[in-house]
Amino acid sequence: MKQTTKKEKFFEESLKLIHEKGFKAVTMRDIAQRLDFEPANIYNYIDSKQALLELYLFDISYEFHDSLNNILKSSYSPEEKLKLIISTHIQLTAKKPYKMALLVNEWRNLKEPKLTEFTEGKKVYENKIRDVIAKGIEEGQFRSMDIEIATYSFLSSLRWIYDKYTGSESKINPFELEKQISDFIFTGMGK
Amino acid sequence: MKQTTKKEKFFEESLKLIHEKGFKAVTMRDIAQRLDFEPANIYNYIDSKQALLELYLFDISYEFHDSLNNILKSSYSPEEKLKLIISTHIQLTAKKPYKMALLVNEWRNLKEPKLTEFTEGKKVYENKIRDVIAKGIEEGQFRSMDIEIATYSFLSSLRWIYDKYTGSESKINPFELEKQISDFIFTGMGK
DNA sequence: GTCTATAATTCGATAGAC
DNA sequence: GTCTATCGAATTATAGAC
Repeated sequence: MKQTTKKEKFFEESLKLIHEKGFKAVTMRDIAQRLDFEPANIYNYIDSKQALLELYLFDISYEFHDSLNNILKSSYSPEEKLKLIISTHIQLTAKKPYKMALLVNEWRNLKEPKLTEFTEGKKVYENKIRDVIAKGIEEGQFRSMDIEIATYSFLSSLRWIYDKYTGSESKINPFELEKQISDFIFTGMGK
Repeated sequence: MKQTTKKEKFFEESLKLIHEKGFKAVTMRDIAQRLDFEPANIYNYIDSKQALLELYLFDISYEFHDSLNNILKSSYSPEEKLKLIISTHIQLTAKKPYKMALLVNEWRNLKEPKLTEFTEGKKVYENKIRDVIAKGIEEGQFRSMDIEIATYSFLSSLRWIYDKYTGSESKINPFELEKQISDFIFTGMGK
């Protein structure tokens, strides 16, 4: 059986609280209350509120960059690469939905220099996706379209997915979700 | 010529500031500084910081509901209705990008009872879109697919667009954007 | 309407005993 | 590691003179 230490519980519950109320809205007192101890105890686990946010964001951010880089290093075609990106994105989101939610909604609350570090990484990530799409259009695997808008559309199709794995509702099968999203991105809603 | 009163300037600059830094992060001092007067003066124009957020959100929210309802009352087919929704959504976003950004990112900062009022309206809006999609699948205009995921995908394809009209870059032609987004939603990226 | 001054509260973080 | 107590800073909002 998996042991849940008090420290693990702290990071787990803090993450959920930040997702629920937003980073700025959550107070150290909120966190302490949820864990049923005093605010001062929080500083046994983390140096500051900012450090907590940085920890969550750069952890999940690293995983996304890492998995993207592995896909890009392969010899798959652009279309196959995009499908792999969709697949790993959904798998990762299903595994860590709360961190993914923070990645989407809370990165603005980082402070310099971490904020710049993060946004630079974000740009790099998006440009890599953009390059795959551009290559796919060039090679005739995708239809001709505005590359920038295609990139935004592609990314926005994946960005909301955490919502299916936070809430208390029954979680959708990631493989079924992958099929649905993949079909939407490649063939759209029309017949 | 259009007259810009100090009051108009206040609402305009406050809106941009809230978009840039986030509602919780913006202080009354920030707003006063941007407008080059003292924090106390803000209360000549608005009762509280919360009231400011409510004003922006319910203003743009009403416009979206109103235009959606007009489209739904028409005798157009589901596919034509979705195209009109895309069209009016982009037009409205191009006209009021900063309020649209708040609609997407800041509604969580509403307090009860306004928060519930807002989220109920959001649900109603999304369910109406969902019904159009369901009808379109039923009538065979759209391919068979998971209705809930289709609805999320459709909405997420429109949600990021404010980003093209805030920033300082050259604004994209709304009609061109409409064509690109519409093609993505109905035919996807594939050939 | 604009200012100075400040009330009232809240928050992140620390000190220090046990 | 957990507590009590509290500091120091920041914030919304108000009072009241001009």
